[in-house]
Amino acid sequence: MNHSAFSDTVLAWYEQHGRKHLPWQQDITPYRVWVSEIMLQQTQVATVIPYYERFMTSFPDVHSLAAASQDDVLHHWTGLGYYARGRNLHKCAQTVVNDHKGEFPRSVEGLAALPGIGRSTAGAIASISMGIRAPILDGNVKRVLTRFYAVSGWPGTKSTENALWDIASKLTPDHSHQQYTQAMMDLGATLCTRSKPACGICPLQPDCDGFAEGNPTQYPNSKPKKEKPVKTTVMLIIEQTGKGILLRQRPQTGIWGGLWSFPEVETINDALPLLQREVGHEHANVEQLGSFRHTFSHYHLDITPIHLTLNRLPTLVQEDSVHWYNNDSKSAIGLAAPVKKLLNLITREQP
DNA sequence: AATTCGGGGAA
DNA sequence: TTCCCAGAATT
Repeated sequence: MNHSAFSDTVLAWYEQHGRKHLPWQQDITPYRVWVSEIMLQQTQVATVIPYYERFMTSFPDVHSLAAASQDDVLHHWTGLGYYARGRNLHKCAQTVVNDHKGEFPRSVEGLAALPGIGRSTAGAIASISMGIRAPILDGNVKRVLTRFYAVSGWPGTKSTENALWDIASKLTPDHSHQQYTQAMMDLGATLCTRSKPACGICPLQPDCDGFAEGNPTQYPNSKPKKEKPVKTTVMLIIEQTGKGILLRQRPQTGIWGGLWSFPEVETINDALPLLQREVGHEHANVEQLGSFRHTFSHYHLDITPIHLTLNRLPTLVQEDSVHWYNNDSKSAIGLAAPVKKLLNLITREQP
């Protein structure tokens, strides 16, 4: 099967069976496609849709996004994960407005120079919203190509990734750029799935090396697995009656960068002196909540929450750079998923 | 080249 | 439980 036969087959399949009604496939503009591609990085379509709708309602164009506060942007990102995407998205919007007159660069190189946009995302934006011939190499394309050509080696390694980029570049047709990019992602997402691929109805099956070998799901070769370390933390949910729950903003770099969270100590023992100092008088209460595990991509975090109810300002924090969270002021700030979960738990149990 | 960034859905 | 998803930035 030569290259044009490959793309013709994929394009014909897409015309008949592809998805064409996703939110970001309507009213296609560089801005709308860009936001969708960033949200869809390492995140499934079904998860993204409600976030995308809310985001586009609040920030309908690059100017409104550039003018927003980082807290407001991260508020819309709360629960979506990989918060550097949200920070870079905001930064990128400001760059486009300030340095590019509000228009996205019309080249893969120009796009990839912007914060948060790499080679694959640049290719997707260029091909889908600008009609430029550009390959992409996302999880879907990696799956389709490694199976079709029986490419061994974990795609996380440089040599395998280079080989896949080479294949993807050669297969990209010199016409129908928008449709081809969407078609490859759709084929990977709906037929050539991670487990139980629908080879029986796949248009590429007659020429697929992975299928011919008899075990297509061995591709792409899986990442060598490594034990995830377990870390622990104690989150102090400090509530002052009538005021709210104390949050502090995390540093811009590292886990949950720029989001608001509880003060933490390493162990219960570390908390004891604090607890005695803060609650060693009347009208105070302390309650240890059940521990639970939150898992990141590279480690487990066992969280032990302690709910402290105080009737005066805690001495451990300076009044500046703290945020008092309460149900009335529906704070428009970014929160990590377990923090949001704990806040909902606490604020709901006392109406 | 390897690590760091989340969270949820699927199996 | 484990795996991994429309990856990019950092080290």
